[in-house]
Amino acid sequence: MAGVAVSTVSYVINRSGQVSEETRLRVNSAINALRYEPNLLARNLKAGRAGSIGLIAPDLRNPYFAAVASGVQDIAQSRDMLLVLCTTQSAQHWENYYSQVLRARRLDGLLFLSGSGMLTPSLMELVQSDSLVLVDERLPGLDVPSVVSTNRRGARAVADHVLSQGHQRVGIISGPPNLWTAGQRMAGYREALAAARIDPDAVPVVAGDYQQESGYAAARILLSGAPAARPTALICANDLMAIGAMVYCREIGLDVPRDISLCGFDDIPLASLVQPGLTSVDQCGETLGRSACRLLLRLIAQPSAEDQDPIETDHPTKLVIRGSVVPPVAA
Amino acid sequence: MAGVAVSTVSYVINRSGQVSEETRLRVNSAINALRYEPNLLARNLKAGRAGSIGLIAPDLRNPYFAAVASGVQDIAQSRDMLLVLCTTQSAQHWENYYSQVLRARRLDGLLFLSGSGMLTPSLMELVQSDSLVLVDERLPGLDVPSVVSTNRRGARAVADHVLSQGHQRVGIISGPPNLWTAGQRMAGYREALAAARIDPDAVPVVAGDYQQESGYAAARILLSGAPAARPTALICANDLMAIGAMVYCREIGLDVPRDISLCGFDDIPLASLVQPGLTSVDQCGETLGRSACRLLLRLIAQPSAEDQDPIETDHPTKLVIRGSVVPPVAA
DNA sequence: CTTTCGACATGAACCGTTTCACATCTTCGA
DNA sequence: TCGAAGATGTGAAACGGTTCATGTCGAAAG
Repeated sequence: MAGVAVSTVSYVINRSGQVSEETRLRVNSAINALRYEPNLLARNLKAGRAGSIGLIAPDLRNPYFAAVASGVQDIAQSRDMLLVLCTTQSAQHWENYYSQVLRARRLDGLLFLSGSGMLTPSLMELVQSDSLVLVDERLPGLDVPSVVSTNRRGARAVADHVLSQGHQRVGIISGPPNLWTAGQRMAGYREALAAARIDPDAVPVVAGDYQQESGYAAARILLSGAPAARPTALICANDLMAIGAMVYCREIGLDVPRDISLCGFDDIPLASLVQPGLTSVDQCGETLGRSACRLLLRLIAQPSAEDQDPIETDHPTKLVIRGSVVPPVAA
Repeated sequence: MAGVAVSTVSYVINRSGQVSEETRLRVNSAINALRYEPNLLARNLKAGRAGSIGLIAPDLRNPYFAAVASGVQDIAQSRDMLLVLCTTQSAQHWENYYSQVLRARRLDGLLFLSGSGMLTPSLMELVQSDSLVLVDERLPGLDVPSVVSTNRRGARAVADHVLSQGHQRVGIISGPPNLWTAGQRMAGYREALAAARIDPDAVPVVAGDYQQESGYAAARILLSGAPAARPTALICANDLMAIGAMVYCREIGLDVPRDISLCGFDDIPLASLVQPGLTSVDQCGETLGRSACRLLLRLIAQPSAEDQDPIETDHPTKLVIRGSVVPPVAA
């Protein structure tokens, strides 16, 4: 050292306490000479906070999740928070693992994008104690802070649009049944069908897992009937599956949109780049991520209870019309 | 507690030391009763390691970076390492900020994907001391561990392919000049041009920034000449820019590939989904990420010096031929 | 009956900070 | 001349673990 107690150094670094100008200078020059850097690990141990938040999400490759993550990181960055990224491949096993690890590491908060739609045991414990925000997921009984987009309304809008073109025979590729978003979107579709005087229960539905391949497979099933009985439009619960379906349609010689209309959900960047552009619902993952991160940081700042800020916020969705939906040819 | 010293508890948890079966049981049941969880912050402070590594990358929205990140996370996950994600928007300011923060936090290692092509001061300090692995970037003088793909060879291959179709007038949309990858790709293009007896210096080149918009803008410049003098093929240094160029070509009424051929680099998922499929070079970001992470963990395990493992590894690239490149119509 | 040894358990030091409470030294007013 | 009040600096106790060096005890060995 340079002739001074460690506590003094601490005061110099933190600009707190009263330190004379002279010693301050002395300490600072010593710091420079020694290329000293405070050990944040120790600082955090003392402070009892980690200075970082965790993001648990199924998979970065999905552009929607990437968008959310990007929004989260934006806010975290501006608040000097580090972002720990955990991917689960939608496996409960990993969801559980990470919620445990992140708790043990005493992260300040957790953002959770569920891939499985279930709360794992470890997550369950987080619900009460720590700061946890669910993104695009809402639990039936529990009162967990969450940020979601208006999935049902968006689904209703896009389905309305498809039906308004005159399609009578439609097929639905839905999401994983136990995911909240999938349920909401399905509800929106059914609303639209009912409004168009089509019996929702008579419409063929195949569930996918939000991945492109499952869209491909689901399309195969939905289009396996006789051409006359085939749907003239496929309503897909997300863009990736819609694109998978599009690939399948092309493979069997169907022209999109002439022979079959297609719509998606999420409005990932890809949606505007495929040919024809995919009609979709924009839920702006980035905004969602930002908003979720802001909520989380607010919860961290004032540990729960008496804040009257809404604990669940809804984000608007927007119908984005492109070329993939047109009136059916045989109309 | 349940009648035993804290050191004993520590031994129980870590299975080290010699603890009788009886006390072990007693301690364990107390642990369960109290829902005790060791504080990893403290553990890490003592151990002097953080149990996490950092990934500094320009932007998650770019599917190539997302792929790399995904590969990194795969390996980290399997090694019980947490991944701290930092995005820089290619700004030196943030690159510098994060390399400093991550050092102060005593992260175990750092993976760096440069967006600016320069080593910032803080990163410079990391070069010597800590464990740092560069991904798809190589510094001229310095001997920094790095994992790269064979950019030059890949570029050569795709350019060879374009030229072999008979294109005489080509234009190049290159990457940011001070990025290593951009330089390598450019070198590959020039090799191919020379081999096809075209003077590389006579070929129009516009530099973009690897983003889609810049591809759009670059295409506008390259295609601004008289139709007869216009390039019949655009060689783009990455897929995003190629797609931007494709959008521009369509806007001015050019048909891809009939009127103009286009090729990219990276082979992001999008490349196979646009219409026509984009001819590209697969460098498998995920594999790269995995490999980089593995190298980093190896460096962390045995702190440098006498390991004869190669410190720079090259990953092969693969030409992926799709429909976007065909012979010029006027050939 | 003493010594030796191994099996268990423990106290205390340490990791690198922050922060409270106190010690020291001026300086100033009464 | 003395005491009080600032102004500065410091020692030590945390934070929550790990781990070394001991200590204690019973049993086997001499």
